[in-house]
Amino acid sequence: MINLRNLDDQAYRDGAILKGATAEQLDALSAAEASRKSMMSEVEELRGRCNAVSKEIGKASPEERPTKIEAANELKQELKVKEAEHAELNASVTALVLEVPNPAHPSVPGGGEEDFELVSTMGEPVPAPPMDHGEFGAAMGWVNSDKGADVSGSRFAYLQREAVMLEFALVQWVMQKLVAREFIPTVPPVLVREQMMIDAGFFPTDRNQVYAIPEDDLYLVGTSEIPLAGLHRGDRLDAADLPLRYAGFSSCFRREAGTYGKDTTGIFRVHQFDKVEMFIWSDPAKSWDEHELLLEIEEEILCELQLPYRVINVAAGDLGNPAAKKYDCEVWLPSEGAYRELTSCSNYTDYSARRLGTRAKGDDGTDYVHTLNGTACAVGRTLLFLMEHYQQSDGSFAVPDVLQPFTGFTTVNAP
RNA sequence: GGAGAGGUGGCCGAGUCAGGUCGAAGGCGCUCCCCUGCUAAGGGAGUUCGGGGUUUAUAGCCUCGACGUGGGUUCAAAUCCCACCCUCUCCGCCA
Repeated sequence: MINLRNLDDQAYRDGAILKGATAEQLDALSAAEASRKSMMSEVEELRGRCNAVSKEIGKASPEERPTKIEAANELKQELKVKEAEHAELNASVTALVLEVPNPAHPSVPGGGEEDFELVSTMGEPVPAPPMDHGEFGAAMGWVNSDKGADVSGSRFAYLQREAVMLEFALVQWVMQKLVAREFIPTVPPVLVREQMMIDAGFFPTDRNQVYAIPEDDLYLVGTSEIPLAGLHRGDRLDAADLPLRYAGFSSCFRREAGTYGKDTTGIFRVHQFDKVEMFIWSDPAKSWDEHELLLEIEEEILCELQLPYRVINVAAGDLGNPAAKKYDCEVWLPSEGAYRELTSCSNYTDYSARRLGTRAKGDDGTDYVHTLNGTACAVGRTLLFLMEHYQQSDGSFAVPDVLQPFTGFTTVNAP
């Protein structure tokens, strides 16, 4: 949710328009807000009179009460009419304001999906190994998609054998890294209420991507970002405690509606996967530093895994409503001969915090905090990239150096 | 799953049966001042949050709202009614 007071600020408007808002839309909202406020004053003035009259009734003698109550009743009818008008104006402002995206940061390129800015490239693209990740995963007995489909449907898989040990190694390695950077390790609930989905900004827009448990009015989260956002919903934090950094590990569930036929190989796109997610509550003045920190961590992980990647600054038109800026880290996928997204990090500025009601009190008063999130490690997808980059010519697998202390083995022979 | 108790300011806790003088007694904590060689003790004052208006101001002033949340009744709700959420106790079940 944007701050309505910023609507007259030209830079703010430009940023919103870059994200796809129209000038007419912003003007309409501005006008709606103005009439809402003036109606609110009228309602409050009237309500004040009602309050005063009621107080007098309390002090009045029994004889004079009936006439006073009569007068109060008239005022009340008048108030009811105004209140209804006010509620209507309120609703229209709310509807309009939810449609307005968080303005893009000045450093974000305009345009759509193809108009990203290439920030950096690390390592070199390499030729495809003998087997793509799908074939390799099946050959090693690491990924069993057939039985996954039998048991749960398409886009479900069993992960087995060394792949499981590699998953735990990745999680452990990444978690230790984050703890060293003062992230609080967290295993959050993965079932949340509808209100949490709304407050985190996933409902109503992404409703069809979410699994529902109607019997209990609960929803399976597609990312631990959601329950992590709930950790300080409605809180008034102490500014001195910021930044608050959390590292959430959870399974993630996504319906992947509308992706039939896309990414059908292996476990690139599945309904259930595990992920370590970073989430930061930041001082508004420092959130851009925190955003760079998230990118730095993501790059460090990719570097140490020795995966060739590039970082892109996602164009404004390709950003979701809440993000003011987003970096994607795309790793070279040899079998496809293309860079594919593995991790990303976004700065939501105060857009999400306003809806969550999370403020921080400091020397300069109380203000909404900024929230940021980023992928530390999407486990299944990371494994998939490792399967291609660490696959040896003889069909064996070499464990990345940094994971060896956690796996207890250094190579896995071909079966 | 069954039965019961309860949710009031930073914390504790009155008020709810008998609606009005209750944004809320009292206490603790905290802040400032006074007093006392130091410390302890004592005396005094202050101390919730949010929206809107005014304003250079996040000061002050005016005003509206908030006693778990949302509705309702009423001239008037912490107090009465309804729904929901949460916490606790006992029984049952359980990794």
